[in-house]
Amino acid sequence: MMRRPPDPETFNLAVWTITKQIPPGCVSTYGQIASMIPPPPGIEADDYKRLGAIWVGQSLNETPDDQGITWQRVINSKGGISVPGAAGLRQRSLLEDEGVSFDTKGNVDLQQYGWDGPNADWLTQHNLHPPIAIRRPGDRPQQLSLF
DNA sequence: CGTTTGACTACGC
DNA sequence: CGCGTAGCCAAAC
Repeated sequence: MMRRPPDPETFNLAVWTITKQIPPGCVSTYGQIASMIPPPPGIEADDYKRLGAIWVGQSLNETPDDQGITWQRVINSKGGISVPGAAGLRQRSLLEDEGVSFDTKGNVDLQQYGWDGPNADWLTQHNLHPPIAIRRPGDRPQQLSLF
C-alpha cells in the first residue's frame, strides 16, 4: 500500500515546505499536512485521506538532514510517534526538549499542542489548501478553570 | 522472481 | 476503547 504520489519530487517539496512552518512546541499530523496539499488528479478524496497521509510519511522519511526541516513535529492522528526504532525515540526527545509532553500511553494531547496550520495568506501564496483541524477551535489548552 | 512490509487513518466490531 | 482491515502500490530482501 505504499503507493507513491504521481510526482514525488513536487509532493516532497510541498511536505517539507509546510513542515518547516510548524512552530516549535507544536505538532501537526500526517493527515493534516496532506490535507493542505491538493490531491493529484484521479485520486478520490476518500482515498487521499489515507494515501496522502502515507505519502507524507514517505516524504518525511526522505527528508534531507541538512536543511533544517523539523520533521519531529509531525506525528500520527492519535498523537503518537510513528517513526520506528531509535529515530522515534529521538523524535520524542526532540519534542520534549521544546516543551511537548507525552501521556502515559506515549501520546501528545493534540488539543493542547496541535497546530492550526499556516495563515491564510501564506497558504494562498503557496497554492495550498486550508488544513483540516486537529483540535476543536473553541477548546482551550488544558483545563483553565473559569474562575 | 515471489514475498514482505510499510514515518497512516477511518471505520466497523 | 482496543483491534483488525482495507488499500491493490513498490522497494527492499
